[in-house]
Amino acid sequence: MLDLYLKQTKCLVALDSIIFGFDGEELKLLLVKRGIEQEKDVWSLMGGWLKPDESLNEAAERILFELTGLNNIYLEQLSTFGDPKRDPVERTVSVTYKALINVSDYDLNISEKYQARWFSLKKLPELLFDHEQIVRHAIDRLRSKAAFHPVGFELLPEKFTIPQIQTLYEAIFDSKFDKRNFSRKILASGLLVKLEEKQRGFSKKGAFLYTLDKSKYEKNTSYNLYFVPNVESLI
Amino acid sequence: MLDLYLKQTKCLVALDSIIFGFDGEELKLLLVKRGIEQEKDVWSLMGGWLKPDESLNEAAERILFELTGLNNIYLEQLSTFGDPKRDPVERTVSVTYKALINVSDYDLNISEKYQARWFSLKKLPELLFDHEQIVRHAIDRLRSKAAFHPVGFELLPEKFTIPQIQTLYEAIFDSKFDKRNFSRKILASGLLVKLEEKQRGFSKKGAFLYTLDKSKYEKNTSYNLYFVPNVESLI
DNA sequence: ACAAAAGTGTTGAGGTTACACCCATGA
DNA sequence: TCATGGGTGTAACCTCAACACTTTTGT
Repeated sequence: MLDLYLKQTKCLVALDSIIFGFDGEELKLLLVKRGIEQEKDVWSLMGGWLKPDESLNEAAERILFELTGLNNIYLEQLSTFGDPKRDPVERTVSVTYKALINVSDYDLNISEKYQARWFSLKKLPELLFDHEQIVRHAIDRLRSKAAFHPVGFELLPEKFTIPQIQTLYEAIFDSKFDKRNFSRKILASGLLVKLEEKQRGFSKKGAFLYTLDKSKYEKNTSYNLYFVPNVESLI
Repeated sequence: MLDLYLKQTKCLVALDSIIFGFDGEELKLLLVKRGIEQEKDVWSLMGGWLKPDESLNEAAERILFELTGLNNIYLEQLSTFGDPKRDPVERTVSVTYKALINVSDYDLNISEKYQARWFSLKKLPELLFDHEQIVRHAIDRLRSKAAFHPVGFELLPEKFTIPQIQTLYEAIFDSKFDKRNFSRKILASGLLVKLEEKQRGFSKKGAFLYTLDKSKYEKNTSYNLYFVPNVESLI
């Protein structure tokens, strides 16, 4: 019976994270140059190998930490890719994760150290292996999630304005929304707490700052209130 | 550089399928007894090992075929589980798939041969490893998909009645829907083609049969028309 | 004739869209 | 004072939810 186990082929298991960031205008992707692709102008997702005593989530977190120094990041498992030819060196199976981070949280020095760079989603460089396919898949997942769930607060600073959220959603869906309808919808979720302060320096009037009501956000109750008009045409 | 690959730990990669079936009344799960669990009263998902030259999807299809004789089954990748202690024999990573089949398509003789059995979702036996968790996860995914997409026609016969679809949806969500609203919604999708025939033998009046308009189904355009009232309370 | 399931329409409420003007401020 | 972005209200429309009676036919 144990033979059944012994005879089977084993694979390397990689964890690759698609790291989305938002700089206030555009959606970005954090890419690195490592090992194999060092020479060529090929970038890859943040990735590494599973170690013997880690769960998949733990490994994804560890790798993210090793490559960026960031901790406590929103990570969500996406699909697993395992085409036998996807990695020409050796058979690997890659479990992918989607991470959302606020660009300003990410220290650029560390980024230098690791040869990491933010790329606009609209101007991605050539990517390693099947990473382009993985990225497309992650964008799809981000969109369908954002359409039905309040998501993406991880991409914003602690305090943010409604125009900022709207810009983020517009970046995610690559389209424009009516600001009156958008703010009504996002406020109706009851997840935002209005602060006294205004954002200064960006616009002349200044926009009110909000924070997320984390306890409500974690309850995660809202479902069919979606945040985007004409969902079906966008997804 | 290649050392980077050689030093890494390798894992067994399993493909496990959660096979949902519908018998006209209840949602069922197809489980087997194999290898390790032969003796005990422990059942497991349909599963097997990845072979060197297969993609994950190919392997999941092959395994399903080997264990059931069924071909051309709807399969969709779900999450990957890789807790280091999930399989006590050896470290394995399990990529899970959701399959939907029509119970009557499944030959019971083969089922005898493989020690496979349909179990009502409400009366599942003890399951191997973390398979219970995997099943719970699959049910969640089936529900959130069914709430927003017309799904589950794979679980019905070629020709089906509207009351049958409704019963299926009621089984998926374990609740009751208003038949007027339900039939209006499902017909509004434009995916159903009404036939001349009626179903006979089940009810006295007989219900009209429908088939799926496959070309429209594959275009898969509908999105925010969801098929279930009060989605948020159900998911 | 009756039991059992199929089929069908309306109304009120609530949500979504489309749309345009005034406000606050820094330069 | 003017340019820039922030903030707000309303009306028409549409969709959803709730609700009950008639039809068909096998027994």
